This record gives sequence, structure tokens and C-alpha cells, in this order.
Amino acid sequence: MTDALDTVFAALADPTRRTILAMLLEDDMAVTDVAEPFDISLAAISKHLTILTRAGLISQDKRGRVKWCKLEPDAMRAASVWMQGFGQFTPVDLDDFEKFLEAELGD
Amino acid sequence: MTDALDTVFAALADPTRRTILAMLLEDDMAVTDVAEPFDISLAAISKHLTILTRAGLISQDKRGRVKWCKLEPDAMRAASVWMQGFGQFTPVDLDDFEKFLEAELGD
DNA sequence: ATTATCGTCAACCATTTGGTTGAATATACG
DNA sequence: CGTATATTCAACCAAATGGTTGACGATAAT
Repeated sequence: MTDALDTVFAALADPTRRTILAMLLEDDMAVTDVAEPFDISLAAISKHLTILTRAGLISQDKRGRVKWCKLEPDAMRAASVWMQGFGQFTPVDLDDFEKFLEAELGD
Repeated sequence: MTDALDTVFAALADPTRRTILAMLLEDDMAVTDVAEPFDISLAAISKHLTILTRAGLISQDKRGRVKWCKLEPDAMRAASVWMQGFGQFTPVDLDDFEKFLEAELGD
């Protein structure tokens, strides 16, 4: 009885994982490159990626010895719709969102 | 350095808490009445309500010996905007959402 | 063939989470 | 006053979470 919303919201609750998703918004990335900006072990990043994959938020495609991570934003749709049912939030200003992302990615 | 998004998404990751929010969409409720449909102890519900309060998703107003719980949907705005940055999801069909809620509330 | 790189696995650890029960604190009722 | 109701607190427990390290299986490079 564990809902898809459970795993999506739980995946989004961790700041490392949200940052990873924001990174993947710019481009597909190999696991090692995803890990590079973080101060935690590669194994820890690997676990985060597994959680994101199980939530459907990313997909992983192994080509040769490198595994490419790709954002799958559709997995957010149900959760997004659920939340919007609680209020009509201001329409998304994508410029604002980009500024927000730049701040969060710290560059 | 624990983000507001952390606590909001974490609060939403639990199905009991999401159901409580959906219940509060219809009306403000006392703690005991919130607990009634669930098969867990009142103390457990009290903890869930504390988590929702700390996330800002509800407020609690004690009048006499009863504590009224009120939905605070504005707390979802930042999280909703964050998610929408990942894709332009279909505009919310409120009729669909109500059907969904009825199903989730099981009545 | 050897060595280096990519990524996961397994075992472990500390902390958090979601639940329990029983006692405690208010407030309301008769 | 004494009792019932509403809610939280405290102590406890099992399971999940996020992290570590070291070994391991692939694949690529020299």
C-alpha cells in the first residue's frame, strides 16, 4: 500500500537529492560527475541515485563503464497535481526559478 | 542549514499526514476528530500534527481544552514552485482532484 | 597483460522515524 | 468537589535513513 507519492515526496525531502535533480536539469551526467561537487562518498551518491531512480525521478543508462543519469520530470506530475489541489499557487515564473536554481547550485 | 523544503517534503512523504491534510481541506478539526478514522493511537496522531505544524502546513489553535487544526496551504507554495520548475505540468483540473481526494479518503 | 577508472555491494554505525503504552496536565461537566 | 474528556509527555522499541569504509566486478587505457 505504499503510494507513489510516498516515494516521490520522500526522495524530494533530501537536499542532496534536490540539488542532484537541479544539476540534471542542465544536462545528463555520469555518476562520478554527479558526485564531484559533494563532500560525501561516491557510494553515498550512488545510494541517492538509487532512491531517485526508484521514485522514477531519474533514469540510469549504462554505456560502457559509465552510467548516465537522466532527469525524468514526469515523475513529479502526480505530486505536483496533488499539491496544487490545496491552493491555486501563483503561476510559475521561470525566470525566478532559474535565479533560485543558480542560488541553490551556488554558482 | 535545514531548508524549509526539507521539512515540507518530508511532512508530505507520509500517507497518514497527506490524508490528514486532505481531511482539513474540508473543514477545521479537533485533534480527537482528526484521529478518529485512523487505526493508530492518539499520541501518534498528535506527533503527526506536530510535524505538520513545524512544516507550516497546518496551524493549531487551542480554545478551551480542544485544539483546532487548520490547513495552511500557503506553506506548499515554495515546494510547488520548485517542482513546477522541472516541467510545465498540466493545469489542475479541480474536479479531477476532488474525485481523487474522495478516493483517497475512502468515502 | 597490467593497471586505472567507474560504479556497486556488504557490513557497519549513529540518528531519525513512526509507532506503542502509561502517566501527567488542562479544561469542562454534574 | 470529583469525574470525564482532550491532548501531550516520557520512555521505550523496531525499522528506516544517510553516512562510512573496504572489497569487488566490469570496462577502458597503456
